[in-house]
Amino acid sequence: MAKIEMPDDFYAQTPDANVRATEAVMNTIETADLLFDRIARLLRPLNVSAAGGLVLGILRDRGPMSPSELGGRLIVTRATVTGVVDSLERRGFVRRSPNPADRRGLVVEITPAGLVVLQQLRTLIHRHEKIWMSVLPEAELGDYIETLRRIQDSVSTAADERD
Amino acid sequence: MAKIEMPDDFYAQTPDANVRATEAVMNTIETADLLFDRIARLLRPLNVSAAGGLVLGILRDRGPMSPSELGGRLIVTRATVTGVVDSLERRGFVRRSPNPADRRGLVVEITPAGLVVLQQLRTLIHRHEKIWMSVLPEAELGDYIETLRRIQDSVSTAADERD
DNA sequence: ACTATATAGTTAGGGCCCTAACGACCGTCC
DNA sequence: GGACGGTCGTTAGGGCCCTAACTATATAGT
Repeated sequence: MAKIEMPDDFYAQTPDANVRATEAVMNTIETADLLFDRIARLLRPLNVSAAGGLVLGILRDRGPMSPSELGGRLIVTRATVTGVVDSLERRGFVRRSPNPADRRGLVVEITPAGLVVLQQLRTLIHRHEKIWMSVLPEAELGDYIETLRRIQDSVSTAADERD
Repeated sequence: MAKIEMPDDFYAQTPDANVRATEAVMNTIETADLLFDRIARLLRPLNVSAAGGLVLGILRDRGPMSPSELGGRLIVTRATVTGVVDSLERRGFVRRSPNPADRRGLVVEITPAGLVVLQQLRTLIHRHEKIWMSVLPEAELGDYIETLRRIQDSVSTAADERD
């Protein structure tokens, strides 16, 4: 995810330029990037990456599953899951076993050590999320979440039409 | 930037859990990720990465500058700039020359080929940004941008207090 | 002058993400 | 029971991002 700088004259350079739309897109990416970076820094002392933390959470909440299913939930390719699980396995937070029902497949499950680190991770992140969002009144927070949902729908839909 | 899945019972797992705050953070990252991914796909046929496109834009709008300054504007480390500029230079979109005023430094500038690809890139992206954001009424778009700014301020400030 | 400190750009090493291609295996249809 | 199309996980190769360390050069202070 790239960091952003908005040149003063970024707009009005093309027929379709729209200041507010560009600003919204850029700011969204910029804000997410800031949040993601903070989260990654908070997790570093725990020896987990942000992606690894998500995987641990899914495994704890949904139980053991195949790398493919994990990829589906993370919205990430199977190839990417291979790498993240490799890393978690090296640290002993996760275990891979063959799937008796399908000899092509594997089953990934969280270990006791993984459960411990997951609890620490969630405590830490939830505390900070609360602080970060405390500048927004309850109503505004709700509107914000709703707007994000509408943007997601819009982008997903637009992508379906070939262009 | 990781993709997100929100487990049904992600909340109330820690003393400080706050559903709305978590949801806002997750959704922000998720939305940005979606946008970033679409942009990267749009740019692929042009043979430019999203980061590369940003660099070209900065160089065109602000003129030639050192890799360090470029890093400052992108909010990225010098080491990262080395890689992005390497890639842009391989494609002929950018040129590195020694800085006569400081023998440690370099000056990066955009080439004619870079200008061509930049114009195509902006036309393409601006058209899509407009479409993506067209679901939001003008007032809501303004509120959204304002909320993003407040979150950024909040996160930046919170980070300054040691924790 | 000379040394101590700071800065420029690079490299090395690690993480995450993607696409493409591969071997192994599944299931189905003839 | 064999052939085929689909899926599983992995690897190879490319891109971006970071931190730490290194070389070369600049500059401030003695």
